[in-house]
Amino acid sequence: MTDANTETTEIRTVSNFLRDQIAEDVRTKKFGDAVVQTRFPPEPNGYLHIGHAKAICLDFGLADEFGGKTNLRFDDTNPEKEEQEYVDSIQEDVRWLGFEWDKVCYASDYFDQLYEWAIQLIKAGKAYVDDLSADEIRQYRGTLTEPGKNSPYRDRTVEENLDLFTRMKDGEFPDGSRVLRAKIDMASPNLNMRDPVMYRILHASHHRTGDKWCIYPMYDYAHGQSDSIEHVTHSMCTLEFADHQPIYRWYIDQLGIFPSQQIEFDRLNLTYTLLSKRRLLQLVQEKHVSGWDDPRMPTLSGIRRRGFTPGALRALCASIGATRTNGSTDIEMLEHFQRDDLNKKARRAMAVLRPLKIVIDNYPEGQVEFVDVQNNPEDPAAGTRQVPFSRELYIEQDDFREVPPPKYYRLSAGKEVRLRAAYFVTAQSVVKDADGNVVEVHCTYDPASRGGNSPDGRKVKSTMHWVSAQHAVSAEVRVYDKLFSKPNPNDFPEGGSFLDNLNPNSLEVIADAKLEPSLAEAKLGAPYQFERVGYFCLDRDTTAEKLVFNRTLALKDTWAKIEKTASGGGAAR
RNA sequence: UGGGCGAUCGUCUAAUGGUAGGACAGUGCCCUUUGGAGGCACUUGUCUAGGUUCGAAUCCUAGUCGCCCAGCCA
Repeated sequence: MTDANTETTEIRTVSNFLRDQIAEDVRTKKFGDAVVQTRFPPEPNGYLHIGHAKAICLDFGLADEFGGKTNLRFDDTNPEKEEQEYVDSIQEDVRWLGFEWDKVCYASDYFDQLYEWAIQLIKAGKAYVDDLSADEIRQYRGTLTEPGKNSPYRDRTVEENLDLFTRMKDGEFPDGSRVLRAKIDMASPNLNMRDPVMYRILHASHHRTGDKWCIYPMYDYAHGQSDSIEHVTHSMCTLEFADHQPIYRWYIDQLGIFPSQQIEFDRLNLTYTLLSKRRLLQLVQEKHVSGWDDPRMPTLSGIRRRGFTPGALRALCASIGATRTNGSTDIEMLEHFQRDDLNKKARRAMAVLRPLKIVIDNYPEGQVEFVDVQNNPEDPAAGTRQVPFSRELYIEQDDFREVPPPKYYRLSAGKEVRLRAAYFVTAQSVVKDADGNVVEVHCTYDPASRGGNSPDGRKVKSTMHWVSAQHAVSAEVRVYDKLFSKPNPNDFPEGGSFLDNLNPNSLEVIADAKLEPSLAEAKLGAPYQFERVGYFCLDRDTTAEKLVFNRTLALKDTWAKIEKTASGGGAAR
């Protein structure tokens, strides 16, 4: 873990079967004196998302626990989909999460070795060149319930296979005309063992090897051997690869190379969240979001821009652990760890999203005083700041009701409340517009209550945030909600699409929020808590003329819950 | 209907033959210069049916339900 990303958040780690397995292997010296070696093997064909964060935490975290090492390996065996842009973003994301790899590796680093091993397998009579078309191969493969049948080219001589494979490599044949296959068992109940394709012809330029190759190894032929070359002891991957373990082992056994061990765990699923590269890509391409780093996206770049933190992600991953059961983690769990992390670190500030002007009639016109406010009550070391107070202020529209509903503690006609760190004020009268909306509230203040306490000891039910009107800085604030309105975005009726589950209110732009002056100095990447409102961060769209903030997460809102229950909306979920 | 994997509070997850525990969510109370944070309490669970055992979430048998696999993708 890098020092720069060391978090204060205490991470509670749950025991899991992967950790147990590694501990057992270390104890029994399954790999001799070799150190625990893992790898995180993304294909550089897209952006990393929260699901990858789990794999990263497991791959790097577990190796770290056992004093081992982790390689970042790009599984770049399909030149048609892969790009340098993605390898760059993946490295940035892994580092952001707080991990540092031992080595950066590429499956393409091993293309020569893989080729030699293919020759070796051909010579051993374990691989052959097949002239069947893709369609024919599919037909010969059989089905889930019926065995496949042998290709007519299966029994070519070693010499012929060697000749053909060499010429495949030399570019003599067009794409799709031939493949190299492992000779295993066309009747195997495991489809992956029915003579899997090892190499296909692809006259495509590779982002690293350029035009050196026109044949490329398949995942199954490359992955285990890449692990083996790197002496990976524990190769952790998701459950859908369990059926590939026999082929993973077969190549290693036939080649007699370092016996890396594959172990599968469950993929992360989150409610209200889609973690499928294909669909995420569709959201970007069809412009349902602004891009891969749209703050509503579950990509690491998206949630980073949104203001989520590595500490929260790591705490979540530690808490959910790893099992072999497939379920769906409640998004509330992520939000909990996120609030927990931010609560300890975020500097507080006062900001009014939907301003309502209040005028303190008995406060001297033109007077300005500065009140001392704590920067973070959770962390006294964060110190205090001076916030200007004056006769005209903004408060949140939600914080005033002419006629208060039951249990409403905030400002209402005749009611006294505290303005945070400033004074007690009492609402006296309202000014309304032609439509009858309250546009201004006139109050009186108690000059003896400076700092927020009355010498006579009287209490108020509510403390509210505020911003001095003449000192306020304006900002655009982007308020995000869930991208999807269903717990399972893939739950849609026939004929429908996951797009039908898009939440139409996932983004609300507040054009002119009023912030306390100190926020003009907000820094990119720093978390802020707008008191009583939520956690926010500066967005990179900010310019010299305009501040733009993203709402990372709202604060828990007990009043909203009370109100919802009272309005007959029932309990909040 | 072939093969593989799995099933514990609403959700996630511990318990490795010996008191079913934690976290999230929910509810109530306390506290609070954020209706935030914090504290306390409460509620809810071993898929089913048999069996082994002094004792079973754990082992055995049979069922049920769920997920994955028929790319020259990874």
